Amino acid sequence: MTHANHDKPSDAALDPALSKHAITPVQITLNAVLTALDGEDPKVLCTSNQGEMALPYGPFDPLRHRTFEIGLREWVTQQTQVTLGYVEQLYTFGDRGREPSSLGVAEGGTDQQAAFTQNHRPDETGDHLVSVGYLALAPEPAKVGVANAQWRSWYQFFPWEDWRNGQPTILKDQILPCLHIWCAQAHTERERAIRAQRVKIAFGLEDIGWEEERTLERLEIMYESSLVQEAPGFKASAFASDIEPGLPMTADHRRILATAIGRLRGKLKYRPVIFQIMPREFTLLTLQKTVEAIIGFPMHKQNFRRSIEGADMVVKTGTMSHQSAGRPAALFSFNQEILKDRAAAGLVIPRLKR
Amino acid sequence: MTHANHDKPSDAALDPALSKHAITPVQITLNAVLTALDGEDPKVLCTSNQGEMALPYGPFDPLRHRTFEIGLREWVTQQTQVTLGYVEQLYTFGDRGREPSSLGVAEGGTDQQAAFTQNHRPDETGDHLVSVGYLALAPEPAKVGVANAQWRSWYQFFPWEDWRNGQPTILKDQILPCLHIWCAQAHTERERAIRAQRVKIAFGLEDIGWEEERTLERLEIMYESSLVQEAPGFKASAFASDIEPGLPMTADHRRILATAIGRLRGKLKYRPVIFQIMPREFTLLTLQKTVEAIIGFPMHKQNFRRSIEGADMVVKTGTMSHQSAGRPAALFSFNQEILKDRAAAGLVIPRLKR
DNA sequence: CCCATATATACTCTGAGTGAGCATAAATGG
DNA sequence: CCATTTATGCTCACTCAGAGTATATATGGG
Repeated sequence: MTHANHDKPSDAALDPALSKHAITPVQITLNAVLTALDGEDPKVLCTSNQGEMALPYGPFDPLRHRTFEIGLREWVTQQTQVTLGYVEQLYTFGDRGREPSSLGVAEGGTDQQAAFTQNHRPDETGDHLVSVGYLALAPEPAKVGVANAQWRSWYQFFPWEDWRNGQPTILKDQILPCLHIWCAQAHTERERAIRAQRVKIAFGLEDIGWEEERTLERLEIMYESSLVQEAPGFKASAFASDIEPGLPMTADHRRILATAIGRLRGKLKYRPVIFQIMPREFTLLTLQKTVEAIIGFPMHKQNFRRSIEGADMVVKTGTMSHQSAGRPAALFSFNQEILKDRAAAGLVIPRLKR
Repeated sequence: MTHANHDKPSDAALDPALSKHAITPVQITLNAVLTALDGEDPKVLCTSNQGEMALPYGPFDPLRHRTFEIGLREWVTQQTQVTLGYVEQLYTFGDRGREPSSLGVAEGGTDQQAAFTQNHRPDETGDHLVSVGYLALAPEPAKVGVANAQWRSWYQFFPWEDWRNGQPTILKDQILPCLHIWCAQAHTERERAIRAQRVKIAFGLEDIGWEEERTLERLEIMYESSLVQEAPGFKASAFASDIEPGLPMTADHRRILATAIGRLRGKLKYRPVIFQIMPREFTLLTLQKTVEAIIGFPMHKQNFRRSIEGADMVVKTGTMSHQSAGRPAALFSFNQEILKDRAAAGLVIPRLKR
């Protein structure tokens, strides 16, 4: 009586397996990727359950919360004593780890490529679980009030995504060689070509450049090739002993984190989200370092300034920062006016070049 | 026994309202926005229940389908005898019509603006219903095998979104005047400013230009100002008698359609999705007309060709089309190679100018 | 056959913006 | 005073988008 399902007349609750309109209730979990910048590292709030890293998550109870977002905010606050600011829905995973990725299918394109999405894992559980992933941004890594919650750098989970000091060695020395083997191991010629193609695009090989947004594609390839611990065949794989493919996470949480990173990296280019992560006042160098922390590679300093100032994204506060060794830097704050006068407002982020 | 929930040990099913980990099962509905191009009109597959338009939708049954997408494909095929091609998840609505929009919050930006998202409707039902929206594309409006299913133009639901023949009169003559009144009606000065701001950006007034992707923002404003029939206060509103704000749809289906249109319009710019809607062979003019049908405004012909050919998005088939009155046009097909050699591949779509 | 009309396609010109780098200014710590 | 460090101003070449002009090749009707 608390929850009546009266949307369709009443053809539910017959034989779930046969009835055309069978309704199997499902339990919904909300997952939060809460990100803040700590110095020069982008961090994500994690909880550790029995030594294994996880994103904070909790059930969605429609009786208590009108919307996902309200529910999410409440239990994140409860569990971690952190209050969420900017929040954005990422993706809904219908069955853990098996749904073709939003980026994979969505961006891949053609029907022919749908084959990419058919590499599902074997059954793992019988849970009827749906998880809705959220990205949340905070202006600083607030102290968490709970013992098993902690802030951890993105790049502990994704060491191959950090190109700020050049190509990550783990990528060049470990991952790519393994991926080449994986390509060669395909049984058919066709499959071999497909794998090589995917690797080439996802990792920006040859003439294609590294695209920072393709985080999920890269993780999925590493998953399929058993290069990450979460993969079913990891322990049995030939690579297991040689490789340190970043910290693993519970269930598909690393996948959700990858989705979040990719989404944020992409969003920088067309919305002023970056200022959701910045403190009220900042120097242009700090801003640049923050952007670099997120996209994972360095930018040209003068051009960065030019594009930020030229687009009127910031306003001088009039004060100066004397934090650094050299000449003092002017302090800026976000120009709110831009939201009013201009529709889109993103950063200019060039392609990474080797 | 068919469905056991054994994810968390078992702290569920106590008092749902009090238990910290209460789990209220929820029923999941999948909604499909299936789009195809018919001549020069973008169409969406609709079903009519009791005279009211609806998107095809059905329950997700985790017992029968491993993933949302598989479930979606199955019942769409069943209900309409149409087989889906390209499919992409749009957004998950936690509580019908109340969730702040993906675009609204996500793209709005600052915390201060969070006020925008707090204009929720009053309670309507007690359903515990979660709906996952999907966008699907088909290369042509296949015949549907079911009586109450039919293809309808997007612009029957969104007449103000079609600028192909200049600014829609309904926008200029009816909607905008009503929105100005709505702005003026705000109770506080602050609220008045916020409303005016939102209208200005969403509808591209003054120096801001019309941005075709902001479909959802526009619909939401019209919803809040009771300009669409689905709005709770529509009948009571002063506008009800004067305005024809497009065809209404069941529940929040028009909102899902708006999300789909906005997503597709945006996606054209960075992925070659347009070719999912095109037949195998086409002339450049057909391609252009298709793009224009989707974005809703005309483009410069020569520049369009230049950008398409210059980006190597198409290949000449060698044959010619003699369909038209004038000089025969070369036939082209999508250049699949582009998926392999280039990472991103979108169209150049300029801002609409008055 | 010629012409008006319609569409296709080639090419030009201009200005804005990006990528790269040089040059100079203003701090700090010895 | 000097080496070092960071901030900031400015130039130059190049690409590309936006707008328009010019030409080519069909059709259908006198």
